[in-house]
Amino acid sequence: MINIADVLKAINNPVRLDILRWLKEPSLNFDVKDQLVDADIDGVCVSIIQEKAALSQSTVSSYLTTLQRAQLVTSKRVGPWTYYQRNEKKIEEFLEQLNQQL
Amino acid sequence: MINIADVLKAINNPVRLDILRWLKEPSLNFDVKDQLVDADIDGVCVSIIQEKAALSQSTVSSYLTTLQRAQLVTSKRVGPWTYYQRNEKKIEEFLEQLNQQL
DNA sequence: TCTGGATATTGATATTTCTCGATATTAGGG
DNA sequence: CCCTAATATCGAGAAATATCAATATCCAGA
Repeated sequence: MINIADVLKAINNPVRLDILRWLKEPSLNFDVKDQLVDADIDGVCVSIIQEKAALSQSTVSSYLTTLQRAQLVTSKRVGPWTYYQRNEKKIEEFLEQLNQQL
Repeated sequence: MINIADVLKAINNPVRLDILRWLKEPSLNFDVKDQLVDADIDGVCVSIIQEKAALSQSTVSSYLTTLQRAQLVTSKRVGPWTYYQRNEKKIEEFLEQLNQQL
């Protein structure tokens, strides 16, 4: 179940919205050459997202937590890294709900 | 042209989102029996929306202005009343953009 | 188990949003 | 021209959000 108000709140910030869009094509939008895992399959780690977002580490980390609470992304911890990727199923669900309800 | 960020900001408020949804079926959602014009054709006046929203007159008036700036509603002045109704074309445009871009 | 790198959390301040009451504006009727 | 009703705008305080630096936590390797 997706909560429309929660999602709207999560994407009502230019950087969080950008991150979500960038994650549509990770290897195109991020500088992932130093990342151990395949960004298009496993997601992108926080520090690489931070570099692109050009905000502080703490801000980007908490933005990602916000996106995750809204179920727009999922995270996977591998060693010291946390890889984030889009939750396409939930995003789709949100869009359907919005199309219906708006 | 619709600005996604502007629209997201406008609907990122529970009451403004409600108003927009109520305006999908004005005569069902509002107490329009005392209104001179047909709510389903010409829209709903501020005081009737205010009654339903249960917020102050000034707040509701400015919410409607916000929705109008985001192009989600249009307004029509008839005598002392301002009737607001949904701008279906722009709402549709926004949803299409969001479906594409999100 | 100590260390360093990656991420998360906390605490603080600046900005934005919410919401109100008060006031201004608009329009029609007497 | 006044009066009154409807709406819009203004100014202000409270609440939420944005954003940072500092600190805490987690993890792998020496």
